[in-house]
Amino acid sequence: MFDSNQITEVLQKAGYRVTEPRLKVLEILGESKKPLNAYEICEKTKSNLDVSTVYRILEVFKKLKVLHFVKDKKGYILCQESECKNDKHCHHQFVCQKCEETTEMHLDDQEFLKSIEDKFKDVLFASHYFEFSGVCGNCRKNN
Amino acid sequence: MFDSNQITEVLQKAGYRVTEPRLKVLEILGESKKPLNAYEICEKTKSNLDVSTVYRILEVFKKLKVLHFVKDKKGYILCQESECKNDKHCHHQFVCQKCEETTEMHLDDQEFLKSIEDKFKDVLFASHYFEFSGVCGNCRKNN
DNA sequence: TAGCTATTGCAATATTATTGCGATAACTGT
DNA sequence: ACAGTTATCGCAATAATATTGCAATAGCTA
Repeated sequence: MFDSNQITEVLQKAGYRVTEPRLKVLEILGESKKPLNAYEICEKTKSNLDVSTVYRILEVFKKLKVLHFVKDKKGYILCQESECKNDKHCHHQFVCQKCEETTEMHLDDQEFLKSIEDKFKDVLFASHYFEFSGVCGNCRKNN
Repeated sequence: MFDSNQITEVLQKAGYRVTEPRLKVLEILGESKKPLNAYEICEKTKSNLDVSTVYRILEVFKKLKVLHFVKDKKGYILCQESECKNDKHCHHQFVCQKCEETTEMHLDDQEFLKSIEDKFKDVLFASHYFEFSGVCGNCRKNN
């Protein structure tokens, strides 16, 4: 997960400016366990930021791999590793259909990842992305 | 895949009417290898159908499990089995990021499915849905 | 601290999705 | 085959989501 120091470094390294709005968006995303879309982020700033600004910031963050877009929820969530530089790992998400909490699947579990890759080696290319939908442990308990 | 006879049966069984617009939408989806959204379907009817109508038809088809919504493409694709009645199988999609062709993964391969389920037994519940992104065999060849 | 320019806010607009309601067409029973 | 019933459709209005151009502003550089 990125804090403001880390994001500062990432932005500067890539030639982007460190701005209030960008830090604000980061902060908001950092506080959320579920994916947020641009309008939800806006609301949380009490409309201090314009939607267009938020969209543009999200675009930059996506490029810098600070966050991921979760298709299932049409929202953005911070990358849960602060050094997510390659396409192969750390993209995969598990999305709970009840509470919407979204967790990154850390495929340090190489063995499992490899078994998926083997399975689909006909169709999978270098880059691929898995999104798993289900119900998380917490929600199962409180059922 | 559903043809017009099958859809007729499905609709009638569920108490829905068999209408021109519904058959038309089915036909269009049947001709497409990639997911289509409501507006794309409209265009293909040369605007014979209103968007709202298409949305409502898609809603019905979804309920009847005639098609699936592919989040990755924000579009609908026909279920590739004509008897898709349970949640457990036949929902999983492989989406090619180049040509957008989307194939259902028939998890008759119980063993593999089971290995995924085992892996995620803490988080997965009865129902779950996998969407795999990658590049399909054809696109790999022509690269 | 001044100057350069990336970034923001605003306004306009595009795209995607939903809803209410009167008109129409699909089924039902005769 | 036909009339009555009502699900479905088309249209219009509107909501929700996303994008763009441009002038004003704020972040960095020297």
